[in-house]
Amino acid sequence: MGRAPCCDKASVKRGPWSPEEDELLRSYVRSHGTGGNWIALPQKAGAHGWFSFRLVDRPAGRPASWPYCDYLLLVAERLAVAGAGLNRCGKSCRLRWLNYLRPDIKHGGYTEQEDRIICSLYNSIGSRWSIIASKLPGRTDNDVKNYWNTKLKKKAMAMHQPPPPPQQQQQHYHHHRHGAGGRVLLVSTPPPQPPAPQSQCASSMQPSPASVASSAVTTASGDACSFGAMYSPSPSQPQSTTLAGYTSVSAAPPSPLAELIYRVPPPTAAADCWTSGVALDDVFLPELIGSGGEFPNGDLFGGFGQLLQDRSSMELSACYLLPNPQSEIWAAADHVKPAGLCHSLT
DNA sequence: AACAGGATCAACCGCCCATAG
DNA sequence: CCTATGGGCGGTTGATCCTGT
Repeated sequence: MGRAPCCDKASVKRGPWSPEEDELLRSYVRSHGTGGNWIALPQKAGAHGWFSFRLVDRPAGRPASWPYCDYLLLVAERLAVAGAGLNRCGKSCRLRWLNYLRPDIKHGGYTEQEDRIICSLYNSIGSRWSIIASKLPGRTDNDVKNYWNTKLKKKAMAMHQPPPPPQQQQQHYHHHRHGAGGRVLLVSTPPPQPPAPQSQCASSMQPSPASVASSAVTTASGDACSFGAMYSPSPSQPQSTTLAGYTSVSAAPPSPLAELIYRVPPPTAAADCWTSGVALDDVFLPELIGSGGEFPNGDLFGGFGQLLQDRSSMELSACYLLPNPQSEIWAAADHVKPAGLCHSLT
């Protein structure tokens, strides 16, 4: 008698993953890690709801070197209903993450050197794809396997050097896995560890985690990219910014839940304190920062949260981390939130 | 343009192994 | 030691895309 299946295959979704499912999984893994339990992950992912943001536009004529965006039009779209989770088998989630969603993955474009490594290892250890893939940074076992079966095998045979039958492994291999990629984030409270990869920027930031999320951003020019997230409430903020205005806010599904235009004015001397009990799932826009990005000197992210337990009270926020001195400019908006919640940190 | 066959690759299946209780 | 459980892995499938006729 075989072992029981890991999930009820009749009730979970199968087949190709939708962008929304990808986003849910990516967000959850980046913020919480896998928790060492893929089977339970689908129920956890999306349990608090996740949202995507699209940076729709920025002011025309604004130079790319401008330290922060004057206006942000953020469109918040609901990716999952709170508590619904991911209706996927845990193994399917693991496979999807490891083979497709991991940020350090390379697809296609195999080099001659990689071809040689694959052929050499196949000749020596056979179809132990996980071991072979571990020698090729950014490659997955599934990808290497497919590449061998569809291309490289023929290539090798065409060279009249058919690989000998695979032989069993004669030695021990140490399979090193890289943690989920991403970035180093800043949080005010230590979270249960997620993978803390190298940051692309802001080297002084602390590893984060707890409320790290990720999403996808599409600029007006059509560029699409992914971004991680952070939650960085801090009790000390000597400066303050305010939201200048917004348009068409709706707290009820269906998406878009809200479309906000932020105007982020220069910091003022007014101080403000973050109100306790605010739950935020903030999102970074890493592709827009660092050298080559529109915001070369820091981090920019937006967030969409809920106040306390009142699910009807929604909030949007955006933040840009200034380069020198290390500081943050925050802008937040909530059609029910008391004025003054917006702030900046230094 | 329509079709057939091949190529590609994401996803699934099922087994094995490690580990906790 | 035994059993249950979950992670890892290699083999396979099938939907989609590509290319040639």
